[in-house]
Amino acid sequence: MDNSDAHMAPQPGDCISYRLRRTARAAARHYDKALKPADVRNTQFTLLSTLETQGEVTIGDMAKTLGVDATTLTRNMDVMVRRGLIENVGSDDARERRMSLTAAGQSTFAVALPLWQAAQQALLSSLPDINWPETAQALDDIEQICSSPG
Amino acid sequence: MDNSDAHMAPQPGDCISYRLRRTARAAARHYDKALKPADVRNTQFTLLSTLETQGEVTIGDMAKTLGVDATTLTRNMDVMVRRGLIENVGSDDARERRMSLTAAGQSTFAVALPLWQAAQQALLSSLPDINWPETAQALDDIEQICSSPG
DNA sequence: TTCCATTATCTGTATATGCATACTTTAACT
DNA sequence: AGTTAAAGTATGCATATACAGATAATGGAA
Repeated sequence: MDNSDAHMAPQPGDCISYRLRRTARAAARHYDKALKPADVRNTQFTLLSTLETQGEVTIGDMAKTLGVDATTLTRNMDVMVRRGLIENVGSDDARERRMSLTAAGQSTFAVALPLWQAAQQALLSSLPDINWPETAQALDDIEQICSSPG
Repeated sequence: MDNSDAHMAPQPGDCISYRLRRTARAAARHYDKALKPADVRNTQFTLLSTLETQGEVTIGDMAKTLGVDATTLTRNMDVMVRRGLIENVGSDDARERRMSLTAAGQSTFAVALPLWQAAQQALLSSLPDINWPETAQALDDIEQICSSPG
């Protein structure tokens, strides 16, 4: 009875959460290193690129878009606001914060983009062509299952 | 020119780091919910199961094993020590901390294990058979590339 | 219009993560 | 033995993450 035996009890070392976190950490370190000259982290780059694409977005909508808890995004945004890269542009509805890139945020994104592209390309070119698209699909599947009400 | 075009410039939304972190977060939430009755998180379960398997291990060795920075593990271990689940059993070499499960840690692991198994199985049974082993391999590949000296 | 449920966000608390740097002990070299 | 280099952890600092519960503003019902 070895690992190929489907009846084998799952071993903690095979924990899907552990494997994902571990790989995510390694990838984060990789991108953080690449993005260092722009003085942004991979998480922050995601925020900049989302706003670059979407324009004005509320915290709540953005949280849904990014699959992150709104309370997390609240504080991640605070960091960006403090750094002058993102600002609250106001709204009719006084409850919500409509966020947008500042001029400095746009500049920073412009500096970061090619750095990100290089990091992404370096990774993709080292992976077999077929590998990543299929993996990305599997990740979506996993997220879907994990996030289902059950 | 659509997404199937290999010459298309990479889009930030396809960032490998982002996709991995996002899925890892969802998985972490899934396992944390399942492990709640044992009052441990997925990250902590990993520590318990590692020590259950390995016996006494130093912080440094364990950090290498788990692919995490040693300074991170130092503090994650502090939490477990404070909670009485893991202890420093001492060593000839006064520099190192040899860590081991306490009796309480073993009990907690025993409670957590079936909870984890259920969460793991729930996920695996919803994924196509072929899907996870291939994905796990791809994750290993990605980590390998990200962690290579270049 | 007043009351209430809903929506959007924030705060308190706790953990996880890593880089730069400091500290302590050991080992190695002279 | 004395000096120094290396190894193993720890600390300071900053960010990321989420749950529980609090707050504020909106919209609808009576």
